[in-house]
Amino acid sequence: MHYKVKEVADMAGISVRTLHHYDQIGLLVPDTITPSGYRLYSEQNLERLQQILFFKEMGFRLQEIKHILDHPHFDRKKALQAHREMLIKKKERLEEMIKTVEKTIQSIEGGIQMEKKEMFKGFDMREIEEHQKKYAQEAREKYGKEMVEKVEQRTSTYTKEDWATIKTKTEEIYNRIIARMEYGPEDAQVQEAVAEWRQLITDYFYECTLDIFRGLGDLYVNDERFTKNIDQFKKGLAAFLREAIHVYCDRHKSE
Amino acid sequence: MHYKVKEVADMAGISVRTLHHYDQIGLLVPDTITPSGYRLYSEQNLERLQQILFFKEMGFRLQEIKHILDHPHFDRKKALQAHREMLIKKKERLEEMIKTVEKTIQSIEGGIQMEKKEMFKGFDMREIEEHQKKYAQEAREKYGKEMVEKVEQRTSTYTKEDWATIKTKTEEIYNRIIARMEYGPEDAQVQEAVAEWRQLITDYFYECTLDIFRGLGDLYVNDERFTKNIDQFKKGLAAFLREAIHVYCDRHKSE
DNA sequence: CTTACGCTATAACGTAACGTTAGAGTCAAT
DNA sequence: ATTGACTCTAACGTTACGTTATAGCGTAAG
Repeated sequence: MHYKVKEVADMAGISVRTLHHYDQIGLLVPDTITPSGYRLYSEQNLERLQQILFFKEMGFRLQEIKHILDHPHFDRKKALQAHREMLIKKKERLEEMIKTVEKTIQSIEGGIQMEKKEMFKGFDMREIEEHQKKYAQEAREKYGKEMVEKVEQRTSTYTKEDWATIKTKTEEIYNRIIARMEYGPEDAQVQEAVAEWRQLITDYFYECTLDIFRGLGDLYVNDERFTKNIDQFKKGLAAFLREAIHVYCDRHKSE
Repeated sequence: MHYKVKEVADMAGISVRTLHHYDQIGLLVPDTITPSGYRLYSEQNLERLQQILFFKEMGFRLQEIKHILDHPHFDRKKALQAHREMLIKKKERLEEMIKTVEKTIQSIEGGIQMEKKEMFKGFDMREIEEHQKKYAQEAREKYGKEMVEKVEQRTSTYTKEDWATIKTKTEEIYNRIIARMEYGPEDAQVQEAVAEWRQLITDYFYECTLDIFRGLGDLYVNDERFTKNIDQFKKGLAAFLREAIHVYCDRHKSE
């Protein structure tokens, strides 16, 4: 009895292409080829295929399998023992990788906690989160609580590096504003920086609508923790920021 | 400060080609390119390379690494967790492979023992080994003990299939001889079969010199275990074989 | 200034084991 | 004769580079 490619493929649970491939590399050459070029596989072919699939399952490469099957003299036991060593080494490597990944995950988790505390030195971005939470009590009716959850979900995954990036970017924006304070809150470069500030909040925390943004500006003056932090950079910056944000929001009212 | 490819490669312990590749796929694009096309890497580039190598060590693919590094928003923790799952599955798969390979090794070892016993039904090839051992006591002085050890070392790794092959081939040769017994031991086809028989012994057991071969022929008649076994195929075959082997050995004396 | 040596560049094939089209022929039933 | 299921070969795509091959660049020594 002879079988055609698809029959064999279905029996063995492999693809036709695989059989073509095995034929190509001489690993499993069909018993017969019809005049029209069809491959016909014999029972013996099927047995050999069994063997092939076994060794493949064991992780041998096709060339190795070919060698093992084509040379009955070949020492299968030694081949299997050597293969076993390889598998064990691979396993050990994987185990180390797993350990390191787990450590990294932990350090990310720990890092976030640490960072949130360390951040108090200098500028603390967490307060924006706080504002968000406070504001959220009012905003909850407007936007639903999904937004609040989104912020927490989002920031909870940030790494040390993320926080550092945020800090750096923020400081850069602040410095640009400070450099233009003398030109007043309407100054084009100040307004540009304000726009970037809003974008940064949107990028890293929550969609900073005009309403929210304006509220944040007020907070800089009304909440002394904010005022203190911001005025560290430059006396009067908090108040200036509030004005600049108001200008910005007035100009973008139509949004 | 900027570094050229080889400098970076040596620092990081990777190849220049690797850096070219990372540039090609946009994973690590050098900070500067000189007018003559030289790649110049900045400190920032080096930092990114560190990250790349870390994730690579962890088994991430380059495209994944690119995604992780290019999108700070990307949830590294989740990526690591998902990756961890993958690694664990891979590890488990490897563990199963190792188990199966070990079982297979054991079954080969066991199979040889079983086979040696099962072989008593029908024709027992082990007796050739025995002969070899007996003969070895005399031959030891001639050839040293390495030969004896070789036989044992060789046959100890044979699988069930190997023994079955040997059995089949032997029986085929015997049958061809039986078919020509009426033409006497000098018959060309008989002599051809005898030559193949000697070759088979050489292939599967030990280098069957003329001296040994002649001794083996005598054994077929002198040792009743052999006589019994061989005469199972056909009455008088053992004696006929002895004659045929003697003819063969006389004809090949010059070797 | 020229030569030489070491470094750098691009281009392109090779690797493992098939997956995936694409275009064309085959077989058996209607 | 047509259709639908199946088959064929050919060739590119995938992953992360290694490995030539050919040619230009840069700097120190003669």
